[in-house]
Amino acid sequence: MPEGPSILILKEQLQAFAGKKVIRVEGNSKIDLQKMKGKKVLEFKSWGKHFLICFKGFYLRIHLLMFGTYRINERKEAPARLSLQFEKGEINFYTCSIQLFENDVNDDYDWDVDVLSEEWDPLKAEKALKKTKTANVCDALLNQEIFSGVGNIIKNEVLFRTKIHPKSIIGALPPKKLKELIKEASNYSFDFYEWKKIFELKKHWLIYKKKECPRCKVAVIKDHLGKGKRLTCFCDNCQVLYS
DNA sequence: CCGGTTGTTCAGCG
DNA sequence: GCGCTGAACAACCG
Repeated sequence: MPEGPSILILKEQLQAFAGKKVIRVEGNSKIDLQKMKGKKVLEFKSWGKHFLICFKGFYLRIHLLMFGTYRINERKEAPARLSLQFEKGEINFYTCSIQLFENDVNDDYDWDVDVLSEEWDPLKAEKALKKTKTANVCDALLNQEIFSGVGNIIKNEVLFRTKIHPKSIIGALPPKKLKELIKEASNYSFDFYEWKKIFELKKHWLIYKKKECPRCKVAVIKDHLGKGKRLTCFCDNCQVLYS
């Protein structure tokens, strides 16, 4: 379910509960659930794929990983990992990772690394990339410390849009191409976000899980590339290999 | 119905 | 102590 844009949508869907008091907490999470009881949600935040629920003096980090789901004002059959209930409604999270931190959330996060943040800093990404010269572009895009929020779908679409072959080496990209890659990582994430909101995400995929290249009609290559061996779809004809 | 997957962490090894 | 790799986790879709 979750790349960064999906988490931004979740945050928006929960705005009705911002500033509201939690009256009941349930769930099979191992954290101290009753810590939230009677406390007011100060705000919901997101950092890439991290969803953050901020309370006075502590915050929860929820990561949906690959299979996590949530329901707002409804429940699934399966037991919730965390259920926060308010006077008017509830939010339920399933099969996700939940951690509690007693820190100031602003001390823990660099918001300018999040490609969907208003504080997103492309120059910072450029500096970080220059330190990982030998990395494959397909790995670099999934590096959450550089492109927080970018997931596997965004990776594939960004590489196709910028006509960069996934096996390209970061250090071999011409400066202009590197800047383009960085810009598109954020730009496509916002497109993803808009399309996801109107349930048109798949309709706009150009390369991910496609059979042929929309540009040259050659068969799309599918391979499990990079450190995480993640599904990578690309056009060998249109995407240039810089190595 | 089996295989694959919008992700991350951690153990184990060299 | 490091970097790398593969396993583990888990639920839904096609």
